[in-house]
Amino acid sequence: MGGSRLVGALKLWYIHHRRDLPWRRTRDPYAIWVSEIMLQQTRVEAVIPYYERFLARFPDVPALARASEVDVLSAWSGLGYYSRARNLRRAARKIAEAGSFPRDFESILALPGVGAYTAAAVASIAFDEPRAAVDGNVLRVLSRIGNDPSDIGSQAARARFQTQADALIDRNDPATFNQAMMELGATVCLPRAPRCLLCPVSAFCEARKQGTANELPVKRRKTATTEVEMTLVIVERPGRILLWKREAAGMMAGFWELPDASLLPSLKVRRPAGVFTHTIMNRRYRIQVVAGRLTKVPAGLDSPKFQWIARKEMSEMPVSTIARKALALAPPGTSTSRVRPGT
DNA sequence: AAATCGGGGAT
DNA sequence: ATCCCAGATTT
Repeated sequence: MGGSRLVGALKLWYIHHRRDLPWRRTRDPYAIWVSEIMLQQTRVEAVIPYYERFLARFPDVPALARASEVDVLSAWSGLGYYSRARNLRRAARKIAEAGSFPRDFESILALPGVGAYTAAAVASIAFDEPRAAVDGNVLRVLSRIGNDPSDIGSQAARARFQTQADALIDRNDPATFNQAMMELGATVCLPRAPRCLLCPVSAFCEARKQGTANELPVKRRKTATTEVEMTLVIVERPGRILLWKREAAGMMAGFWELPDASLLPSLKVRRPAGVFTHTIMNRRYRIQVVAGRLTKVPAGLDSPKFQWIARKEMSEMPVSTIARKALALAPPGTSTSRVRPGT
């Protein structure tokens, strides 16, 4: 099917047009693995600063393996999908115990938080194993090249695309092939307005020929979003703010949050601090922020999940993005509670 | 197969 | 306002 000519054109294009990304300057499997986990459902520009800070703080597997979960989550705070951070640390401990980094697709796949895509990416980029890494970019590129209207969400279609990509892969240089396919999807074969005039493989693209590139890939719609309203309260003692900690299991487990007004019956609102919206998956939060004080200690405030936290400490703690956004609306000293600790 | 898990940038 | 991003895991 002219695969080798397509691959040749793709590779030549990639050599000249690839972005200079931090994880492309190393062949350290650990660093490549960390980058791939961070890049799951996350844009390159968002990952770069996190990647550099994370590698500086946890430079190798042993450093990550001996870190506490709170430290790892703190380094991940704001990046989203926090189970990635927990699994990354768990996997590092497994690797440290095993004594060496796993060197083939199957062993890498066995690590927590690593699926077919990530295992293929690490195995090919770090160890030259010819295994196609099929991500959202590659699904889009392949669906267009073949003018394939399959729903890319379906399992059967995924399997077919994986087979296609494995057949197409350059066995002499799988690392370059995989990254070139993804780079093409990320910078040329774009979701909305593909830049076909700049595409090195447009001559091999059936969708280009049929004029259907804009309609591909086909993807099933997702469910509608629901609205949620909250009023978050900033109660401040000099230099400290009242936060509560999420349960050890469930969404954003162990993260710190601002209290909702419903948690504080004795709240006296001093002044509104602002309003903002935040979307998490299919929920849209409309959040009012108020600064206030407490006239008496509410029941449960002495529970360990409530604590007075200094603003400076928060940079080293897993704090939800909603709480960070809310706090950004209220500069220090906005509100001072008269309740003393332990009373 | 469908739901869930974060957050933000582009359109 | 919607889409979707170098996806994985659970239900």
